[in-house]
This record gives sequence, structure tokens and C-alpha cells, in this order.
Amino acid sequence: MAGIKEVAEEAGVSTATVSRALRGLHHVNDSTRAKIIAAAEKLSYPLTPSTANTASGRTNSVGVVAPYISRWYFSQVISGAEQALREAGLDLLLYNFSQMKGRERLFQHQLLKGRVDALIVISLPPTVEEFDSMLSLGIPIALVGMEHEKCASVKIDDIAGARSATQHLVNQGHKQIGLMSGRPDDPFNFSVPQDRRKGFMQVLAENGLEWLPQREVHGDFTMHTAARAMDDLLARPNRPTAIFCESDEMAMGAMQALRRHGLKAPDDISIVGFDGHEMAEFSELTTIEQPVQLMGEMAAWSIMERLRKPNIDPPSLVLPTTLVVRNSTRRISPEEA
Amino acid sequence: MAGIKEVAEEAGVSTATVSRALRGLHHVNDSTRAKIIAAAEKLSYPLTPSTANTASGRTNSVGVVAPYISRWYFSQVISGAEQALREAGLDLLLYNFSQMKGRERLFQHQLLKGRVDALIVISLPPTVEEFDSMLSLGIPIALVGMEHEKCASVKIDDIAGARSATQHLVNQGHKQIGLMSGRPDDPFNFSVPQDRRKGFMQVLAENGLEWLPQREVHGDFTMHTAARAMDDLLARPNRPTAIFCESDEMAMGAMQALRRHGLKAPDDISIVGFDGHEMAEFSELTTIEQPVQLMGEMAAWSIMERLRKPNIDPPSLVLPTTLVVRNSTRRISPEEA
DNA sequence: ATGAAAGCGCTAACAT
DNA sequence: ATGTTAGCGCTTTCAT
Repeated sequence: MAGIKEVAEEAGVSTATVSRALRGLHHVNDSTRAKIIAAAEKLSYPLTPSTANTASGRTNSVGVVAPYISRWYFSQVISGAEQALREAGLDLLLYNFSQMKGRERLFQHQLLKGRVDALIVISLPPTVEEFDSMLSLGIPIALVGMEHEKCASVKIDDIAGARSATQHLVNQGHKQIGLMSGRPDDPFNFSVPQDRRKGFMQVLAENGLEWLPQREVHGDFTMHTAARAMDDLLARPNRPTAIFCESDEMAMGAMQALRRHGLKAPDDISIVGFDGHEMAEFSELTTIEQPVQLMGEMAAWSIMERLRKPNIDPPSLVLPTTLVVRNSTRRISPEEA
Repeated sequence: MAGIKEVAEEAGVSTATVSRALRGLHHVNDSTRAKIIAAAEKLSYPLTPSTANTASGRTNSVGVVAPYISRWYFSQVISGAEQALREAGLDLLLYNFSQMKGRERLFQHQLLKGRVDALIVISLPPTVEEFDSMLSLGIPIALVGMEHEKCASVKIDDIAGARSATQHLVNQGHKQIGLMSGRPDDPFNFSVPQDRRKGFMQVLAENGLEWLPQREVHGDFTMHTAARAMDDLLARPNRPTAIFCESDEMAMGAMQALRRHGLKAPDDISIVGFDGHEMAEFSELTTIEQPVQLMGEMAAWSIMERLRKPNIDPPSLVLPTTLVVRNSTRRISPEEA
């Protein structure tokens, strides 16, 4: 296996010069550099040797931590981050933090330790201790979909998004509006469902609409539980004419349940979702789109910036959402309402 | 930062013993090991130090290479692999190989070089040269969705899957059956579309059904292009009574197009997909399910096995698919056919 | 079963 | 601008 020594020999220089040349440092003669690059290519020597780690203390890779990696939202963010990181020549280490048992959890920061130069944490604060242990790594952290004073963050305004979804329903004449929200006993203290619920309630109140607790059902942000929750809601009296679902997947679950009951959106009930899931278009679902992939990219950029200048303080970005009106919501007449 | 030296001091032993104890090697007294583990935990010293790389030559991580990482199929496989690898204490390095420019491509194996102990390559053979350069790394490689004599592989029988999808349509009385297939000018020499097409044609021939080339349209395995292709097909004469789509996403695109034209599956045209996409249930799509996540897990296991015993030859696994009948296909009467 | 010491392949500090 | 020489933090002989 060709190492830096072989390359040095081939180019007729010292290993130190090879190291400098390949990393684009100053004070290397252009012709020398050319020779070295030629030698490196010939021996297919890597531009960033993996073993550089030990000597330099930098790993040239960043960790991405997420509770799920195959769900739409997460895979989009990861994809965005991957692109930005690879462009910058950084490797991406993937860490899924959902199913680990207690004892292993205790070791989390030790897993990460020394393996990554920075961390991107997607949308779920683990327990406080776990989070502290991440902070204690002393490396830059960028949060996606959350905020924390000590970390950079990229997120949307969930309250505003929920507001415009709800306002859309109100504008269309709906007065009896239901809510499909996250479980109150969510295992994670996740702010997203809370914020989306808050925005919803604000708009109801501002428009003088009465809120009936029996118009709310809960899901866990998947289609499956949402469909079941919807069954439940449909069985209750005072059926709403429209429903705001805190995620597109839940909205699609709701629509599925509707169909099972011989009902249809928007004819029988209007449905608005949240996220901009790729399948929302297929379902003709009205929704609030968020720039998911972009959020991953920006998180990556933000940590790379901080890797360059460790002293700037971590930026907090809020990206815009867009109401996309499709065919799952409709205007209703005053008599219907 | 606590290193092996600190742990050694704390435990009152040498660094060599710490190294041995923490990696579970033989010839370490139980009580010594206990002391060392305690010291390590106290100083939050990682079980598998990242810098072990240099000295041992092993990186304790495997690379996952995929052309996309946010598409459903790929994210599922990655998720499965991640679980299996993490359980075994291996890190997962993610490499997306789609958008890289020519010159960078040339450097691919150099990117990987020395960074991973093994490779899992998902569903797309890059160019032959790129593949050769991966092989030349001299590390175990597991393929998902493809085969190669020198690599382990985990796949399904695409021909058989396509056969049972098509047979299902035939069994329901369809005689004029259309095909939504991959682009013939696919940038990758991807065997999946070819195999699925082959299975389809076999069943048609076996049942003495005539094949009309104008019943075939092409997509790129996404909803979007499929919808457009479907528009095209619907505009042609001799409209088929059923269509086999080579992927669920294409099937959903087709159904979307159908709706736009005021048509509906299965009433106007029966649609059968392929993959077992999570949204297939929502769409009530009849499909061929493949155990996607499991394929990722098995690929991981297979390389870990080979990491242990380098001399066994790479296993080639074929996992079963299942026909799941939902509501996008229906039996038609002889008069209709 | 444990320790001492010689690397692993590279980078960094110091020469020149 | 380039070479020399210590390390980096760990693993792995080889002793004991």
C-alpha cells in the first residue's frame, strides 16, 4: 500500500513536503507541487489520508445524529447535509439514536469522542444528560429543527407555519376546525408539536372560534396512527368541517381513514398538512412546505464556518415556510359551516 | 482530554493492558479489567478510540455508497445497515455518488482509501472503472440489489417479482396490459429495470398475450416523470386495461395522472407497482413487496462476517418478495377485456 | 497476566 | 521552500 513515504520517494522530496503540498499549504513551489501531485495520482495516494487524524487532532468528518434516518424528513435533511459536507471534503458519520438501550446511551458521547470535528443534530433533543454529554465534547454543534443557546441552529417558525395553515381554513369559511396533533406523552420533549399546536390555537382565538377539546386527536407523526386517530374522531359527535394535521404523513393517514369511511377530502372534510412531503403532491394535499433539504445544507455550512473561525458565535437561522394550496381543502358556504 | 495514558494511571496499570482490557482480549485478569473499565468510565474514555486506526490498520467503520440517500428505497436500506453496524460497534460513513463531476470521480477510491474496513454499495454500479477502483481497495464489499462474482450480494429476484405482478393481472382477466418501465437510456447500466421488464414479457408470452410496443412508456422511477409518461400513454389508441409499473413511485405517478384525466384505478385501469413503498398502503396500491430494510441489515452482517473470516467466499443472498393485493387492481369480465 | 518499547502513518515545530 | 526530527495516541511485538 502506497503511503506518504512512497509518494515522497517517487517525487524525490521529503514526506513533510508531500504533506504540505497535498493539503494546499503555503510555501510550496508550484513545480514541486506538480511533481508531488503526479506521484500521488500515480500511486493513487489519497488527498486526505485517514491517518492524519492522530497527528493533527482533526478527523475531517462530522457526525449526523438523528432519531430516524429513513423517514422522509430526516433523510432529506441528511441528504442536504451530505452534499454540503462532501463538497467541502468532509466525511459524514451517521448516528441513529432511537433504539439504543439505556446502558449504551450512557456511552454515547464516548462513541462520538474524537471521531468527529463537529455534530449536526436533527430534530430531536435526546435527554438533557445526553445533550449535555454532546456539548461536553467541545465541538461545534448545529441543530436542525430545534434551538439551544450554545449551538447554531436552523429551523422554521413552526408557530407561523401552523398559523397560516389554520388561517387558510378560516379564510375558507370553516368554523368547526379539528386538530391532529402529536401525542402529549411524547417520549421526547419535542417542541415541534407544541409550537404547531400553539399557532393553531392562536388563530382560532383571534378569529373568535370556539375550541372543543373533542375535536383534537393525537398521532405520532406517522400515517398509521393518524389513520386510527381519525377513525376515532369520525366516531365522535360534532364532526369538524376541516382538520389541521401537524404533519403531512398524519394528513395522509387521515385521508386514508376518510376513504375507508366512504368520505373524501375536501368534499366532506377539508384537510391541511404540514411539511411539504414529496407525496403531498400525489395526494393533492394542501400543506405548509418547509425547505427541508436546504436546512441540512445550511446546518453543514454553519458548522464548517465555525470550524474555520471558532470564535464567532453560533448563528440561529429561521427559514421561511410556504402555504401550498392543493385540492384537499375547499371553501364552504355559511350554511354548511 | 483523557487518553489511554490517563486511564492507565488511574487504574494503576500500563497502557498496553488498558488497550487489551478495553477490547476484550484474552489474558486479562478479571479484576484488572474491572478496575480498568471503572477508570475508563470515570474519565469517559471511549471504548473504541478513534486513533486506534493508525496503529492497527483497522478503522472500525464501513462505508455506505449510494446514488441517492433520501429516496425511500435507499434510506430504508441505509437504515437497516446502520442498525446492524451500530449494534456491532461499527461506524457508518455515508457516500453519495450521484452529482460528482468527472475529475472528482477519478479520485473516488482515494476518498475511501484507508477510511473504511468494508463497503456496502446500494443498487447502482457506477462505471466499470469506478467499480474496479472500489474492488482495488482490497476490502470486503457487499452489494445490495446487484450481483458481482467478487462481492457478497443481497438482492431479490426481480424477474420473479415482475412475473408474479404480471401474472396477477393476467389472472384477473386482463389481456391488454401496459408497461411503465425505466428509461432505456438509463445513465447507469442498472439491471433492475431490465429484469423487471423481462419477467413481465415472459408472463405475457407464456399466456399467449400479444405485446404492442405502444403500450410501453418510460419513467425514471420517480412519480413525476411517471405521471408525464402516463399522460402520454393515455393519449394513445388501444389503451390497456392494466399496467405494470416497475416501481411504486411510478405507479403512484401513474395514478395521479389517471385522476387528472378523470380516470381511476382500478375502475378504468388496473395498476400494479413494485417495491412495497410505505405510501403504497395509503394509495391502496397492489404491489410486490421487497424486504428493503432487511436487505440493508443482511448486507451489513455479511460484511461483518467476512471481516471476521476473510477467507470465506462472499455469499450471494436472494430474498423473497410478496404480492400484496390492495385496491388498485380488479378482475375484469371477458367482455371488457 | 502484565509491562516496556518499538512502531503505525502522518503532521508540526524547528531547522536550514 | 524544503528537510529533520519529534511527537500524535494508540496497538503490538517481545519480554518477563
